[in-house]
Amino acid sequence: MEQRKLPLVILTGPTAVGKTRLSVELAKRINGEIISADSMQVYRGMDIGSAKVTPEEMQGVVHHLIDEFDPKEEFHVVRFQEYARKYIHEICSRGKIPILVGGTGFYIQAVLYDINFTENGSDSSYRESLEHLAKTEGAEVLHRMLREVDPESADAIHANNVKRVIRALEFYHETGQKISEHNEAEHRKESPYRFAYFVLNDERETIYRNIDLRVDQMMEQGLINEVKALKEQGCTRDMVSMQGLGYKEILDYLAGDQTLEEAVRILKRDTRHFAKRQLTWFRRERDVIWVDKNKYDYDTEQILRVMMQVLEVKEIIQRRS
RNA sequence: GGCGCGAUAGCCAAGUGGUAAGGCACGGGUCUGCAACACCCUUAUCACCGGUUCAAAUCCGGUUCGCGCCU
Repeated sequence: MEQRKLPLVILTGPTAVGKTRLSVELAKRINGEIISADSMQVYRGMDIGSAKVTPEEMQGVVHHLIDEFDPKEEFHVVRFQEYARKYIHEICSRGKIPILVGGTGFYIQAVLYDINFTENGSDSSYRESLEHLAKTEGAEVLHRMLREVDPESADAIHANNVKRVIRALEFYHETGQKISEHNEAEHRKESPYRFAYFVLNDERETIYRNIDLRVDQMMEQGLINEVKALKEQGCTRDMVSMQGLGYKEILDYLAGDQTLEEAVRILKRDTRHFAKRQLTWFRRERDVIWVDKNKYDYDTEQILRVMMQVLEVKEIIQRRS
């Protein structure tokens, strides 16, 4: 029974730790294909700002969920889950190993534990009315509404977090069930995969330094022109894709709301904040295997060797004779 | 050497007698259809010494440091 589970390798970590390079090396060794778990690299035309893998960097390793959507489309967890699931099956049926690589922890969680996001109709009207209410009556009103139907969620979600309060209300409205109960049940699920969840990490200072460097490189590579092109295509700030780091800041600059210097400063700062939040997320995920680069002397060979050992023990790959 | 101004958390900064606003950074956390999103928590006794007062970051004197001006 246990052996019937499909294998799945996950490689994640904070932004700018070096996931991409390592993932390609790993894929080559275990005959894997990569599924990107990155909420921004899915979009076409967003290459520099999302630090997307280049074709050269791929070194022939097959990548999925890169450049598959238009920036004007709305991509989100549910779609990600759907596609990732499909690719995992395809890859396994080819006798290869799927490797989920990327920094979007929420996406990884959705796939790894096969979380059930109960389908909703297309009635955005309820959500819209709540959004309107929040604007006119204030966030507390919504929170009180939530307290009435789902006090546990009201306790867990801060009133100021309007987005989440609305989702909880919407969930109750659509299913008649409390999202807090639903979440609790989903949380207990066991993964349908035989997996190894690696989190690549490094010293905080080093990560931050790399972020600053990378942003400078992005600017040199022409991030401004990339964003300009997207803007000319009709991309606007309210689109999900344009909320990505590097896009929103440059868009503000192009709109004249900010000097370039300030935009870059904020971009660096917010990217550091993001890395920190990612680490907080991975810290509380269960079953993660931390791979601290500094503890392996930054030696890729050594890191790969350790990862391979884990994969063998977990019987995700065959033991080499 | 003299005169004036200033000295508040890592940074910026409010507060001029009643027991230290706020912002940023750092750190920690939440997250189950927008997640590179959204949101929450967290930091000082006010340069130093002495005095006045029931009470001082706030008033007085001195010291140190910084800035400006003068000789």
